[in-house]
Amino acid sequence: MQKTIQKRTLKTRAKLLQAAADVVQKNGYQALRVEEVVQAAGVAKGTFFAHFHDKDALMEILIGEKLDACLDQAQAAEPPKTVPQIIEALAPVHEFMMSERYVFDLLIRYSGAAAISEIGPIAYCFEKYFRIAMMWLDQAEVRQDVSTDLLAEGVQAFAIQAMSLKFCALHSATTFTDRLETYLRAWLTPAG
Amino acid sequence: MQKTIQKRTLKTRAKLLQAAADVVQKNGYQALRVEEVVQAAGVAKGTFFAHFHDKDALMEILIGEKLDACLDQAQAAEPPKTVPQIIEALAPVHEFMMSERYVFDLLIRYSGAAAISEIGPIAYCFEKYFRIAMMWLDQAEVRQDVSTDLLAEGVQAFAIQAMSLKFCALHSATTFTDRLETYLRAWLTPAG
DNA sequence: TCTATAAAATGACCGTGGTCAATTTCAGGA
DNA sequence: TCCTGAAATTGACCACGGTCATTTTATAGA
Repeated sequence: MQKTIQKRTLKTRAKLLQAAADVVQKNGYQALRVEEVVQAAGVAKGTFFAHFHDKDALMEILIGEKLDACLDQAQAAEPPKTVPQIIEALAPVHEFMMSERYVFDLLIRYSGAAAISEIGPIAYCFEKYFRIAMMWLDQAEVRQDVSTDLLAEGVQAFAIQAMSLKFCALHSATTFTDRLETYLRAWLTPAG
Repeated sequence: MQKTIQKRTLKTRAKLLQAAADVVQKNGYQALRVEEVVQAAGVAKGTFFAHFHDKDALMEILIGEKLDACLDQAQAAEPPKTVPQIIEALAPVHEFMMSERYVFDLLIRYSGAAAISEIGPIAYCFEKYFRIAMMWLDQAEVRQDVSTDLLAEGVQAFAIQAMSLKFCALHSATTFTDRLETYLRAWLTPAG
């Protein structure tokens, strides 16, 4: 029972990822076709599925990478203390999450790990989002009657709700930022 | 410019819907194949797409119908006053929404109307959920510092968050009901 | 009743994601 | 350097959702 991984494996994988990134760059995530990726990478279709379980798995990697970078960017800034500051700090993250309907749907679909042993890149990012929010809330001017964990989960829930409504024609009168601010004020600083 | 609708149109549509319901009854929503539905209905595949824009449109109708019935059931009961009562009253609704991963994903995807002119059955149900929650909260023992609208939106957001986490192996330690209760207590009755 | 025309139904066909038996390539030992 | 078994790659093939030119059927008017 050997399981040597040959060098060309990594090379092929890198070629596929690069080709996929190029394709996305051109037409966005929604329009990506596996056929286009393998042609750009110069490999057969079967090779693609030897490297990624399915198209979604590739998307998870591509989107997860970008989202992770956005989270790093948010984390690098000065920890926000107030609701508007929190929203501003998370702006790049939310912006990317809402950049395409397809991206948002995929993020939601993979936000939870189906099995403990296989936390995908997106589930990892949601954990990271949660941890960052918790860290901030620990030091922010917010209610103290419930745990920071709970507050952070709520921030995530309201952010998703606000993003959902952004894609909805019925509720497009209010902007995403305004809506999220209303939510978070009521959630983080009640009776104020 | 006539647009007479022939009787057989309604008949064919009814046959398709009945066949689809039967197929779902047997294997659930996820496993439904258009081919299977048209065979059961005794029509050609093209006919299916003359009646429904795509497979999702049929699913919207089937799932929307069931969800609407659940909402009616919830509405028929005595208006709940407290958090546990609210959760109990909504139990059949949430149960159906979580009955299949596929159902939950589709509900989320169609929860918002893409265009004002075309509110689908599922977007309609989400509106209905919101209205019912608002009606209850108007008379319930909850915080009064923010509008009932906002409270109802929050209930929806937290319910979705709790349902999401139910499908996630990382957070399966806590049950859906317990988690939602924690959320709603903190949201509806802060500092209590 | 017959005819014209719009509505409805048909099924061969296509695009795209995904599979798998067959083939090629790699790495290590004789 | 050659041989051998495992790893990697290939591309013909399949499944399934969705399209559309063609055919069939219903209905209104002569």
